[in-house]
Amino acid sequence: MQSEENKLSMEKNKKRRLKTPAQLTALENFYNDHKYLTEEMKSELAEELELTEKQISGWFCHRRLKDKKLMNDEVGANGRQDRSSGVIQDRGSGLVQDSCGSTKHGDYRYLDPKEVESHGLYNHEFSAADMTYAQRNNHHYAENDSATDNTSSESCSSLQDRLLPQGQDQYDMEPSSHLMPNGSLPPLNPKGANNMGYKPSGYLKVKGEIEHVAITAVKKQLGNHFQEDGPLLSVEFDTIPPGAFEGQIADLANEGYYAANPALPNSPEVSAAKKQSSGSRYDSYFTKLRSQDSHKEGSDFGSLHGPDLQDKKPHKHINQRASFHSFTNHLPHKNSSLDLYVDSTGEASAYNGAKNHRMGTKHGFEGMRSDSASNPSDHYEENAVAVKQIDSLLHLYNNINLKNVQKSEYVKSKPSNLVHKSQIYLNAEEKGLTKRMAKEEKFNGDRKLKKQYHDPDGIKVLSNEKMVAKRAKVDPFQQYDVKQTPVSDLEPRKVQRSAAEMPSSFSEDETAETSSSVD
DNA sequence: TTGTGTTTTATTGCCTCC
DNA sequence: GGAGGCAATAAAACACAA
Repeated sequence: MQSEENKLSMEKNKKRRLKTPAQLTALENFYNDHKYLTEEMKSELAEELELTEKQISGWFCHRRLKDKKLMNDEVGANGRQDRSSGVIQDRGSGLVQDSCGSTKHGDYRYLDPKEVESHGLYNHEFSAADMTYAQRNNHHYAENDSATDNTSSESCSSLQDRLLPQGQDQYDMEPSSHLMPNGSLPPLNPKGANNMGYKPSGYLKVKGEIEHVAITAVKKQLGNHFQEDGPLLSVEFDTIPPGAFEGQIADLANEGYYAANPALPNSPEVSAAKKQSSGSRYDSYFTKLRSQDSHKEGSDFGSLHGPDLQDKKPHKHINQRASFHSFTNHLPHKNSSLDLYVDSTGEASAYNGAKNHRMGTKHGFEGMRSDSASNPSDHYEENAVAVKQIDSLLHLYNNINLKNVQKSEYVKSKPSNLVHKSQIYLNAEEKGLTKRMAKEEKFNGDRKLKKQYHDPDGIKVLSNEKMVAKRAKVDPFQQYDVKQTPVSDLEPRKVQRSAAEMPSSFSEDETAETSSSVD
């Protein structure tokens, strides 16, 4: 009833209406895992969010455009300086650079530009860093490649089991076989996806090929250090003296692709990977990260890498990765739906690292503050309700995921890039992040101070609670009356971008996932 | 307070695929 | 031809500096 009324009123009111924070959060999180909606998803989302399907479609459409636009911006801003590992770049991009520097579709003529673009490769954007991460998580990727766009490692495991023999990673099985005799990478050939008896069609086919090449490229660059049947990057290195790479780190702060740059064999990323590669260290690393968390932004990295950068680059790296897991977690011992709101900075945000950085600052805190000042109780109600709404949406989301897994037709027919694309975007935006850091610095400092003030013990609390805490600072005597309110009744966002764009910390999902892969 | 720039939302047209 | 997606555009909402 109310939903219908809302929709009617919305249609009557031609004036554009801003989505509520809860709606945006739900949309963002859903978008993180599903760039493209099925009819079912759309209708359910529309119902849950009390929006029209048209609005849902439109939002996702624009969201994709936004991603793409950000992508283009970051690529343009970073120029081609990060393309030192050209083979990877060009392979990944699907574009081949000829001797004159012009680009053309070479061996990738099989690729549908549209599909390539939707992978975030349209603008030559397939960084080594992306691929490094892809390689680290190729198990995860394989799931997506082989089964569904459902990013849940749990929900798609059955499909994966069916499609991949004994949980083997199709790309890890014979990585060297992907290399040409001269060590170069073979051209993309969709037909190559047949090796495992599983032949993804259309989108998934292309996707698999791209990742396939990407992963292979990284493995190639890792050379002998990569162990096919062992933990990722399972190489024992000599202990690196403290501060040995601080100089490099400083330089690399402005580079997003160094991870797989052969010119930097001792790059901090590699050393970090080394640490992460061995199970115990890796586990302890992220266990530490988890426990000390999410609130002490970057502080834990200080002991690992160096003072300032850890606060930014590595942490952002981690944060961004984690975000799209926030809605994909189906393991009971892992993140709850409420964890969706928890992030390392105290702001709620989604996948958009670079932009979120700004948004989280502006909207997440200051917007919140001003909002609180104006109407604190409303704000609390809004967020309290938002938590419930998100929780509710989580169920919706899980249901949809489950349905998707069960719907093999959907898997076959529906193109989806999902995590892969998210990953690409995340890393691309991450690169741009460094450019904005200076501008954001003062905000961050301010924010951190305030955070510490409100959360001195680093106790994991909902950002909503933090919102309350922040507001409480403004109005410490306010009593809150939490009432259940329909999403559509929520006050239009004042912190519209905050909840949807959390620079999250490493998700437990990923941690566990990686750990399990090590095991 | 106001002007300006940015972001978000809505609309429309075109294209591709089935 | 319909559905879905992308791109361009306009306009509202918002943020921010002067």
